[in-house]
Parts: sequence; C-alpha cells; structure tokens
Amino acid sequence: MHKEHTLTKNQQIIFDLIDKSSEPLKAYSILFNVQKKGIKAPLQVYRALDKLVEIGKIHKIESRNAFIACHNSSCQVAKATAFSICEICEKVTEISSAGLSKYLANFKDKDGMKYSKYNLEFFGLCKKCR
Amino acid sequence: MHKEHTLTKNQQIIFDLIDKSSEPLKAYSILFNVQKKGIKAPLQVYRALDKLVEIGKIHKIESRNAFIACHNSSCQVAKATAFSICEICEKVTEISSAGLSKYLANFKDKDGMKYSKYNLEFFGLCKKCR
DNA sequence: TAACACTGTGTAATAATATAACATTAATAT
DNA sequence: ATATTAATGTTATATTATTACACAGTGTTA
Ligand SMILES: [Zn+2]
Ligand SMILES: [Zn+2]
Ligand SMILES: [Zn+2]
Ligand SMILES: [Zn+2]
Repeated sequence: MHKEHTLTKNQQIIFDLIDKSSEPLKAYSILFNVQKKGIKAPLQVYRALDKLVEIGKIHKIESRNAFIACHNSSCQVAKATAFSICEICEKVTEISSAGLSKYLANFKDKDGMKYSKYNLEFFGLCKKCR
Repeated sequence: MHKEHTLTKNQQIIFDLIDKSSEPLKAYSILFNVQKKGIKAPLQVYRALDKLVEIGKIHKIESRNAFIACHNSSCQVAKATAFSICEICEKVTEISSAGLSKYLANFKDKDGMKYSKYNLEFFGLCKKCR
C-alpha cells in the first residue's frame, strides 16, 4: 500500500490525467491536456511528475520517456519496477510478480552487491498484437 | 561472440570513442569529440549510434541517455541487457550473469508470455562510493 | 510576534536530446 | 549494367528537460 500523500492541486490534476489514461503519457502531451486547467509551462508538469514518481504514484517508462500510474498495490518500493512493453501497439503493463521482485531484490552481482532499486523493461508483443 | 560487422568510417570513429571511454557517453558529448574527425551534425552521430546498438557493439543506458561499449563476449542477444549504475559517481557496469539472463529469458508474465528482449538497470552504490 | 526553513507555484528563457526531409554517394546483388 | 540497399552530408526542426528568479503558503521556533 502506498503511503498516503495529499497531492497539491497541480499534482492532482496531472495524476488524474495519467491515472485515467489507458496508455503512458508523455510530458508535453500532459502539458497540452492540462493547459485548460491553468497549467501552462513545462516546468509545472515536470515538477509534478518528479514528485509523483518520488512518492510512487506514477512510474517513468525510461525507454519511452512516458509516465503511467502505478496500479500495483503491492508496489511498496516505488523504485523497484518491472514492465512489459508491446513493440507494436506500445501498450505498457506493470508486472506484479512476487517471484520476479524477490529474485531481483536478492540478486547479487559478482562483487556480492545487492540492489533494492531497479527498473526492468521487457519488450515483446502483447496478446492482441501476437 | 558478436557477429563480425565491418564498421563504416563514422561508425568506427564513434565506436572507438565509446569503447575507450571509462564512462557512458552522451550523444552530444560524442558529437563534440568527433568534430575534429569531420563528423559535424547530430544526425551523423545518432545514425552511427543506432547502428552500433542494433548490432550489439554498444548499449544505451536508458535512464541516462548515454552509451557504453559492450564488453560482454557472451552477450549474444544484444537486446537482453543488464547494468548496475552507481547513483553517486554514475559508474555503469554491464552485468554478465548466466543465472540472471536465464531467469529473465525464462520469466513468464501472468499471461504466460515470455520475453527475449529486456533491459534491466540496477541502481545502488559502487564499491568506491559505499 | 518575527524570523526561518521548507515546499510548492508562476514565468521566461534556454539547454539537452532526437528526428524529419532531402540530396548525394558508396557498397552489394543479380 | 542496373537495381537495390545502406550510408553520408546538410539544414532545419521537433521533442524532452532544466536553470534562474520572484513569490506565496505552511509550519516551526526563537
Ligand atoms: Zn508500481
Ligand atoms: Zn500490442
Ligand atoms: Zn553487452
Ligand atoms: Zn560510485
């Protein structure tokens, strides 16, 4: 469960937009869509995005420079994320697998180092596109 | 072992630069460094980078928008990559673990889907920065 | 109270990253 | 030879992200 954060006005507007989107949204597409709500500048968007990522309400899909809402209630560590990305339709799904997260959290590199933060992006074809 | 590709002039210049760098290089830093060799425009750099990524000679570190040479001779599938990234000094190391790549290649999502392409970035502190 | 720290906001300007469009040249295949 | 593909050179532009500065709200604390 996510720690409860009271979102500010800008954060709430931008989170709502991302949360109800069926696909990852890019920063300037978000900007375009919230201009009618008074958010006029890129920085206002990026500041809200930064905060939302920090508190785990959204995640950034690094390979796409886009953002999706976290729908994974067990995503306790906001910084340990895994996604599947369809290379045709660009559908992105957050992977919620206890086995995977356990494996990665326990993975040790050759220096014996463990990592609690990671981002994993799988690429392939989604059900519809196969 | 990588399939042998004969690099073109621009590709070779840019690969050499990345290969001898101790840290990931960004596209415009590459551009700056190869201008004396006649590569003048961003597009010339991006085209070479795209090709080098495609043939597995280099990898893109997505979270950093930077490129490193592949030093992993067992990196047969150029598109299945794992890295550790130091959050202080930004040192990046390609992880070469048979166990990890086997686990990820065999991972099935809840639809039973397997993925042969993935990119995994671990974040933490390197030996020196711990 | 007043001073302070902290967080968020608004705005303008600019930096950094990446691609489109078009003309040309080199390499490869039949 | 000719067709095809891949790479190049160049200009312009699109996309993504940050710097800098002024200010407002909130809570702490001296
Ligand atoms: Zn999540
Ligand atoms: Zn799809
Ligand atoms: Zn590699
Ligand atoms: Zn370090």
